[in-house]
Amino acid sequence: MKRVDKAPDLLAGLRVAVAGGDARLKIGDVAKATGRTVRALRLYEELGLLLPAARTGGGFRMYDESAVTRVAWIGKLQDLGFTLNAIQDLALVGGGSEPGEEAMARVRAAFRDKLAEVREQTTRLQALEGELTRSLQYLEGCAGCRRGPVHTVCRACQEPGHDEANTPSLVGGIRAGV
Amino acid sequence: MKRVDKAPDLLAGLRVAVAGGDARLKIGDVAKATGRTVRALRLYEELGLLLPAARTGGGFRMYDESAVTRVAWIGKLQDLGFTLNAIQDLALVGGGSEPGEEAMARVRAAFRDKLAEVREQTTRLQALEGELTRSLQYLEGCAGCRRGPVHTVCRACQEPGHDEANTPSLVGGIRAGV
DNA sequence: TTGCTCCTCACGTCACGTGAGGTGGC
DNA sequence: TTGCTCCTCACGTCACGTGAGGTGGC
Repeated sequence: MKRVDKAPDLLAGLRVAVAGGDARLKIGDVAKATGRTVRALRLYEELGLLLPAARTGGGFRMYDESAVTRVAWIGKLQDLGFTLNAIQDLALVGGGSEPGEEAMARVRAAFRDKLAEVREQTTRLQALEGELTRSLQYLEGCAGCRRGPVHTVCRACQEPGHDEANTPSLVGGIRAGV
Repeated sequence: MKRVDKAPDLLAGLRVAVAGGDARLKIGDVAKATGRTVRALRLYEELGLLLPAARTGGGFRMYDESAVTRVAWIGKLQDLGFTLNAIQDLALVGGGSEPGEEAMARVRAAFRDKLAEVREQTTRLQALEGELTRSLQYLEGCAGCRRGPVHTVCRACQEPGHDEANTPSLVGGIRAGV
């Protein structure tokens, strides 16, 4: 990771960190900038994921702008399905004396596994999206059920095309098992 | 929901429930058939989502096959992002004296909102999938970092194309903030 | 009788949410 | 001084996991 003068916004925090930082953000500022709660940021600190650059005499946490980059990074990994503990492992990659090759191999393995999971999840979500769409279409036809409560009216449903064989499982399941 | 003689496998449990059921599955059988743990099934019962058809004299829960359908339904809704409490609301749709039209309107609204959320989530996941792919490509180029620990070696990275401006944020974030 | 499954508490985990009671900083 | 934000406990929530200690069923 070579140092250069130009860098995209997402990495702006890095140069600040390297340069020492000025630490003028309070925890509420970071919360607002990242969409997290103050509580969440304090949890990240407890887990060693986000350290304030300094504390005031009164104990107030003071952050520099790299904190915003860091939290965004944490958020992306969370969206990918990494737990905070797993993120700890990734964050510690540069810390020890482990050879760079092995450290990077660990990161690669974690990313590769996650990529496969994400692809599976996307496939499953798209299938479920289809089921949702079909269920909504089916439910449009239920508009005539205004004669009484579901448990009597639905059992006597006369709607064309609404026999059990055509009921989407997201709708039909409402009746199964209880 | 008209009753017919032919029905797809997913709805087979419905007919069993309507016919009275024979309740010959123990909780471990249902767990195996659905991929859930016994603990999870007992939790669903506590929440009123999955009631055993009967109990043996010794207190063993006995289920009929509709339980498998029910659990699959719960699972799909969970995959869509519904909480168990939200699923309770959907499951109770047929229970009260609420007019069918209003009950179905509630289900439609819940499904419509969820459909929008699922589409957003798919979009976000696909963007993150792209970032993961780019990060993996970048990390392929780190194979030469075998001379020492990351915190010294990576700072002096000479790999062509590995300046900060080209570092994917999933990789670069490892260094920001701590 | 052995072995496996089941039973009911009940505490642990994960990523926070939500007060309680008090203090810092402009 | 007022009002807002911050501080540290510490318990609550959600969807289970994980024993502890005991019993049912083939």
